[in-house]
Amino acid sequence: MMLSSSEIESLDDIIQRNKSIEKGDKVYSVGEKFTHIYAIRSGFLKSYCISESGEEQITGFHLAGEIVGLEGINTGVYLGFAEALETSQICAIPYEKLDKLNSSIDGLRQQLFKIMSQEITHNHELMLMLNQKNADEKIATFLLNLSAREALGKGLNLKFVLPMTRTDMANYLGLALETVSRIVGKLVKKEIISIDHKMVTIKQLDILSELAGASCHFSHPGEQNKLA
Amino acid sequence: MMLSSSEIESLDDIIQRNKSIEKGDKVYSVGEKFTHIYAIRSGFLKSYCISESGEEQITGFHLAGEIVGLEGINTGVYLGFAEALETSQICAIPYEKLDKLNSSIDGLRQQLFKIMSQEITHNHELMLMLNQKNADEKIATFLLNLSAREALGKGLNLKFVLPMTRTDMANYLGLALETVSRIVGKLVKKEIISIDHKMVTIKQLDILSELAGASCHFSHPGEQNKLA
DNA sequence: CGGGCGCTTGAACAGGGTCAACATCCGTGG
DNA sequence: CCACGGATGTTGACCCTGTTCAAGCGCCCG
Repeated sequence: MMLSSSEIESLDDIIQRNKSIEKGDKVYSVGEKFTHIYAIRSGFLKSYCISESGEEQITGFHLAGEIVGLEGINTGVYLGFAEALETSQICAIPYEKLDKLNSSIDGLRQQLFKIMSQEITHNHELMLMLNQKNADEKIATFLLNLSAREALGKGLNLKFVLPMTRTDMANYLGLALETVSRIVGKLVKKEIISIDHKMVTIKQLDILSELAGASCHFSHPGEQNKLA
Repeated sequence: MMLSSSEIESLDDIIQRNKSIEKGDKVYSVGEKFTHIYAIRSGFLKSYCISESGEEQITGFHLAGEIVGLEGINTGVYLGFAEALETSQICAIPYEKLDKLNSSIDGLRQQLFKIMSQEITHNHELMLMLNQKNADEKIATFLLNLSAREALGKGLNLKFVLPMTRTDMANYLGLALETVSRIVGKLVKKEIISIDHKMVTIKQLDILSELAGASCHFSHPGEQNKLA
């Protein structure tokens, strides 16, 4: 699923390459006019929204190769925040131009449809996790998922970075932060994983996979949808 | 957000109008080659997937005006099932042709992007609900959401149909079916709603809204995205 | 140095799950 | 027309998982 070189040239004309943002910086905020979608070149972002009662709900963690901002297409307004968890490089892609370009670049449009479809699928897997898994399974699933994504489709990284706080993990997984802390502690104590600062090492993949249990997923690994 | 009449004519050429399906019939099944997306003209569907351990996870309920099957775009294979909860009329739209048509019909393409974006947003709201709401809030939110959707963007229906079983509701909301039954019973006993067979009447909207509590939602009501 | 944030750990509590029994509805066939 | 069986829904009692509350530790950075 590659773009032709002429397609890439057209892309070059419109995207704003490698804008750098620091930890804590926001890519966009809720209520802002929707203008761009953003491809992550390197680093780590979280996206979240704020409920009426002021609580934060993390809707996703995003790393290199992924796209954020798609939820703004519908209303023309960003419906949440995207914020860097560490220094990151992002590409700003003006949706207006992308939309015009779309007609001429079939590959690009198809790619964008695939990315959105992929996000919908991912959300379905998330529902399964939030609804049917207990705390241990959630944590195990989360770690394996992160490991696979940091490996960029090349299987699993047995050693990878956990850039978010326990609070963020808890919020995303629908658990109390104490629960996350306890379970991660338990996994370390059982030597299923080990943690050094933000580095996680999976020491017993089989057991962790066992713990993760059921998943809906049916996606073809290896084939990652990217946009730039 | 209307299509021009020429656009509609082009659509007429490719869609298969008003195919009728009965309760329990499947529109598509997991693993089948992705060929069409489906617009619901009337009736009620549920979509769901099956986890490795064989458990069903309902990923959405869909009624007139909504689209199902989008999650197949990414892999070229349907990743779940869509099944009628009652006799329904659906339009089958061949994605292949729609994709070609896309180039010539800007409005249509934009519409499709909006619909997918809307679905992503909806999933984010769902996460908030599953993660942060307790059982009472989930039920209240679910009822209000259904009421609004059956009213097709014209505010709320105070009287509407609840076509799915308690088991389906429970599965979708991540609760035990006994819990759903208890809470619905409680709402009836407190005369906040009343139920006659499958008909629900909201008798005290203010209290039900209060119960539903926080939501992320930021969507413009009134403006519903449709495709046919 | 000190204060805040992130993280861990313990103890008590409760929301909702599980198990079990029973009621109700409905289609089917005798 | 009624009797049966299966699916659906209700209700009660008990108990477990994960939350809540509370205290304390380590670390970074001003």
